[in-house]
Amino acid sequence: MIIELDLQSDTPIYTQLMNQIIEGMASGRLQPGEPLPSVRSLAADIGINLHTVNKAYTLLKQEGFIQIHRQKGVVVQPDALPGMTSDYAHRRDAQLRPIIAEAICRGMNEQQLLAVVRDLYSHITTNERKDAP
Amino acid sequence: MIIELDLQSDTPIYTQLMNQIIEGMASGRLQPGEPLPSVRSLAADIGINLHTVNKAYTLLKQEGFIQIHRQKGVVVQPDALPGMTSDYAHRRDAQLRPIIAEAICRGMNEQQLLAVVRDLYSHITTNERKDAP
DNA sequence: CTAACTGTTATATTTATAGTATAACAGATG
DNA sequence: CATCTGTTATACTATAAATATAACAGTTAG
Repeated sequence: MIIELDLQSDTPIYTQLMNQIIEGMASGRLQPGEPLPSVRSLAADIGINLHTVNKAYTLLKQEGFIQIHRQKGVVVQPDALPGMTSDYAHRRDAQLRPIIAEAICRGMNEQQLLAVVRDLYSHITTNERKDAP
Repeated sequence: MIIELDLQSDTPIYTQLMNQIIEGMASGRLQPGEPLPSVRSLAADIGINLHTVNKAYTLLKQEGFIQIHRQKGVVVQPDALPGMTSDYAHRRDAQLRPIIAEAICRGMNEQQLLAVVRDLYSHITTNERKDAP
């Protein structure tokens, strides 16, 4: 699993870490039950602090994306994922709403917006790079 | 224009302000050329500081959503909006990507995700409340 | 002209978050 | 026993967010 971080980004490192792992799970590059590197080794790998990785892992654990065993270390959730809770639906809508509103302001119609979402969906599930042809 | 802020939210006040104004423009509640309240009056109205409003206005101006005249005050962009720049497209995709990835992890298929986007799109353009029936 | 308003700028302070740096603890493993 | 795990605690630095005053320059209504 290759982690790409932008240390100059305004999105926190631990958030970027969470997003990359979640995207890895969505794409299938990270399989259920697959082990993730320890907080220390991953931190050393990408040149950041132990606690930054630990924060990402802890949050992912709280949301049910990973499991943390004292002995085995960290593994991708082998059982069923959290699923569609009401809390999640509200949070998802709150995240999408301002993005859609801006798209409307910039002249995108419904078809164009849906096309973008469709593209991103298949890009993720078919495991393509961001700047794929 | 009614502004609703959540002071306990983790999203900054100036960001919430920007989102509400952009959503107002997308819904048509804010018409092109329509005047917006002055930084001082709006700040007093919603009980926050002058500079917080000014930050939101300045950013909205930089992105072309509003115009600021020394005399007339602040008005909703009367001319054409920014439109589809390459910068915007990349920023939009970067915002959508983690949201879509999480949706996939939680078991949403493409049709379900598109339905959510379609719903939000029409909710915004038809000017409905968040918890509309 | 004066007073009241506009956006703008400058400065200082407080608060919270992000990230780093060490260190130690408890359990598992070879 | 030495080494790895996650976990916790503490302290520090840097940055962003928000507030608090104050002042400046231009506009506008009385």
